Amino acid sequence: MSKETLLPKLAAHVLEHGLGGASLRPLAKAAQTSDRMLLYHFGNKETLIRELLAYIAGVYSAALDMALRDTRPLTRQECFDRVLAQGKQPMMQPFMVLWWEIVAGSARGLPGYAEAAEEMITKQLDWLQSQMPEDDPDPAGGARYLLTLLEGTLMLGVIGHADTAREGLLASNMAED
Amino acid sequence: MSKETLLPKLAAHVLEHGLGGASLRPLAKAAQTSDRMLLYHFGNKETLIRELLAYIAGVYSAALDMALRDTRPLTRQECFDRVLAQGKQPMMQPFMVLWWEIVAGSARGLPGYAEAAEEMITKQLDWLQSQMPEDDPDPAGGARYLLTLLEGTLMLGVIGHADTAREGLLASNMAED
DNA sequence: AGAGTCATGTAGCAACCGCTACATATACGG
DNA sequence: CCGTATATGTAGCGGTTGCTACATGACTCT
Repeated sequence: MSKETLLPKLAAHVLEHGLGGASLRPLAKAAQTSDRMLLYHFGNKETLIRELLAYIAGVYSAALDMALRDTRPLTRQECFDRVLAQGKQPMMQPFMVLWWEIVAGSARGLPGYAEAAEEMITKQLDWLQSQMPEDDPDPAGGARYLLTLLEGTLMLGVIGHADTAREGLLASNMAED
Repeated sequence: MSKETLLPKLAAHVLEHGLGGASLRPLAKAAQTSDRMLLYHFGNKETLIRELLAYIAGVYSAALDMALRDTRPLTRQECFDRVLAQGKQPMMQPFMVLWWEIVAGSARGLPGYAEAAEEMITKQLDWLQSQMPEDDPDPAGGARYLLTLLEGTLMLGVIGHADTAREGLLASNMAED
């Protein structure tokens, strides 16, 4: 069994159980191998995690690409609502939970985390920019503004303050209701 | 040595080394005790972490209170800039790094994390609201909006995308330059 | 003074951690 | 057919994990 066949199973395990407590033997069992073989393929745990994070970032990118709509939104607000709804889809939930773990690891300087965060947020920004209204006066700046607002909203949602974010967006005429 | 004298030292250790890898023996050494005594006082590790998070949330609140300015800002932009500058202070850095770990733990449902996140973000919102311009037409909604934008900005900053956030704020006339 | 409660040290347990040494099976090129 | 590279299993090492059993000092109440 090669790296390429291992990585999807490892990613599935990490998406379900998180990165923090991930240790070799459970990872190996999830991938139907042994810790011995994981180290044989990846050398050590650090590079395993590094390659796994890179792989997961790639999967995330692909998922975003698949979610591209054919119709462009007409307003920034509609654009924001769409991408927020996208982030709230059940399919995206494991990515969301893992995302904050990647952010935390990046903040603490864990190896490989910053690179994965960079790739994922860049992809998200590209995707958001491609979803901006066609007649937007400043798609690049607007996408960055919406991304900032979006990530703040997602974070507040994840700690149970979704209401706070919604009220804030309402006050700025950015919410859906 | 009682809980009350232990908690500050435990908090210092966790602020420096993070929550994820925190185990009893290093924690005990940092607090000049033994793992045996930590369990004697707290019962088990889970409630230790829970009480430690509650304590840290309290310390964070106190730090925010100390940072209150006597002069109110004149605009929302000035308000935002102030609180962002506050978050970037070196004194606040360990809290910032720990904050994302708390968010991640909250997202994954770890015990005690959601409560700490709730307390810290509520405090931040209160503080932000108290710092809103006096003549603001909607201080409550505005504070919530600024909080959302602020947290998005801080997150992007922590993963090395501070530029992205700044350009986004520029495009929304919220940046300082 | 004796009894009991609180605080603390010592020692250890079973499980898990990342990782390695060693043997072996299989496959392929000479 | 033989040697060599690749892939895999078994066993184990030294260290860490959360937690517990047991003893013992110190102090307090009667």
